[in-house]
Amino acid sequence: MLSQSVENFVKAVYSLQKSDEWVGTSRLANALGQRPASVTNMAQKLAKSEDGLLIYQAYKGVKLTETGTSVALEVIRHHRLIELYLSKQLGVPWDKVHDEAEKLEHVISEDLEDRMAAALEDPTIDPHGAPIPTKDGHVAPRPSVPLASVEPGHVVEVVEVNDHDAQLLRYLGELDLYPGNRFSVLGRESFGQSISIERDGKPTSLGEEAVPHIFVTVIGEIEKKKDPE
Amino acid sequence: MLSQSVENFVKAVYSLQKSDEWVGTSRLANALGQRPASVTNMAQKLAKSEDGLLIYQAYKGVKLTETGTSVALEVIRHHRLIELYLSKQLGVPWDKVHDEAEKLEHVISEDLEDRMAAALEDPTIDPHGAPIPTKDGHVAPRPSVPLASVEPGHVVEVVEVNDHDAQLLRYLGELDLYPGNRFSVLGRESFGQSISIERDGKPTSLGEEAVPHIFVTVIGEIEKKKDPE
DNA sequence: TAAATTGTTTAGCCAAGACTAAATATTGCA
DNA sequence: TGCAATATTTAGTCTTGGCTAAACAATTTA
Repeated sequence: MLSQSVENFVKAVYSLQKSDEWVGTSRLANALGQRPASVTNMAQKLAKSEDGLLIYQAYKGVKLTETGTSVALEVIRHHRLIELYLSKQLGVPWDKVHDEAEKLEHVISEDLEDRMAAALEDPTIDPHGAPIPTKDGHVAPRPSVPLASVEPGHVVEVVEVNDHDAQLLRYLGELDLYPGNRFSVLGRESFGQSISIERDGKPTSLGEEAVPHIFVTVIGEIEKKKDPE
Repeated sequence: MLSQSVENFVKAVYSLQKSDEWVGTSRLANALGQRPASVTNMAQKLAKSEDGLLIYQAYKGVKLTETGTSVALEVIRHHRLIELYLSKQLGVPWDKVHDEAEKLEHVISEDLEDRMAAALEDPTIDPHGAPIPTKDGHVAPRPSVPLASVEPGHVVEVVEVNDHDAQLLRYLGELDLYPGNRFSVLGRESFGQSISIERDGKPTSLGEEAVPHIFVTVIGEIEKKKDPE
């Protein structure tokens, strides 16, 4: 049985390891809220273990093996299923589900996982728009681009938002910017990353704190319907 | 934040502490699946701590304070709510809910507890017939007697069964001996604690493993309905 | 290309929570 | 009442998983 620390470690490696680069100890330490020395320790321990979850090279960092990857995906599946279950079946607000899932993901049985998935009819995305890995470790890729990269004048649909920051989620919730919803990108503010948008007829300025955590697909150009002056 | 070890410790003390006697380290060790020395350690640590969960006297044992009692009741409320939730909302069989709840009870938030309770419409007993403590720490007493103490010739109703032994629960499930169900006590077997019973017209011998874990109320005398020979 | 900066590892420490073995207290019984 | 049996505590050890401070490697920059 893997400890919660190990599960969290592997999960962190997975989510930092875009492509198949090495993941450095500092980035991991940052993601885990720990000190780099602690990460080095754990990395060395896991690399030496028979579990074969990852490989470690001094001063390079860490890379998941096949085994490690599927462990990570299992934990992430737990996490996202739990988030969705809490949200849909128990009405937990979307800014709270992450923290709750963070604890529950390590203690539910496979059987319980299956039952939750069945109750939700084998869902594929979680409340923040992130894909739920399948039991056999497949992740459906969801095309999206950072909101910051969208040129003004386009209508976009929210694909996914970062689930880590509860305050951000409450803010987005107030603006009704849930995955699946659409809004128009009107323009960039003069300074910083802020963007002015229009959702449901209401124009707003989207704070620069929020922009980097929103991923969208471009639906099309803005159409000027009425007000043809 | 109390650790899981501490929560389990306090819970164990609570459930062994009928009346207000001291609870000895051996009994605790036995209940916790640990060695007596480990229990002494923990008892001394907790007694010295500022949390004030319990008092400890060398060679006597341990006794919960008010605070300790309400912590225990909180954990037990979690446990039993979770058991019932899993059973009713997710169809987890009653011999599995205990182990699952044992892990979940330490990680759910108060908010989640409230939501589960609401979804179940503020239930008062769990799948094994045990009372669910209220949020303010009240336990509705449920009058019952050990099945072993019932004289043959009576109809009884199952009030509560011990939830610790999954095998026992499967056995009782096969016999349909769920809390709320009734059966007749026909007689005692010549040796051991076995009892012959009749449930739903079907006579059975109830193994001596099972008898001490069943608690009932006496409903009345057996009436010979048909077969008046 | 050498020095300064930055990032990583090593070494040693700590707390929690379990264990065993040995010492000590309590209890039960002759 | 005193000794044997039983229960409890003490003392010391181990593992896990974190930390800090100091040493060391790699990278950046003058």
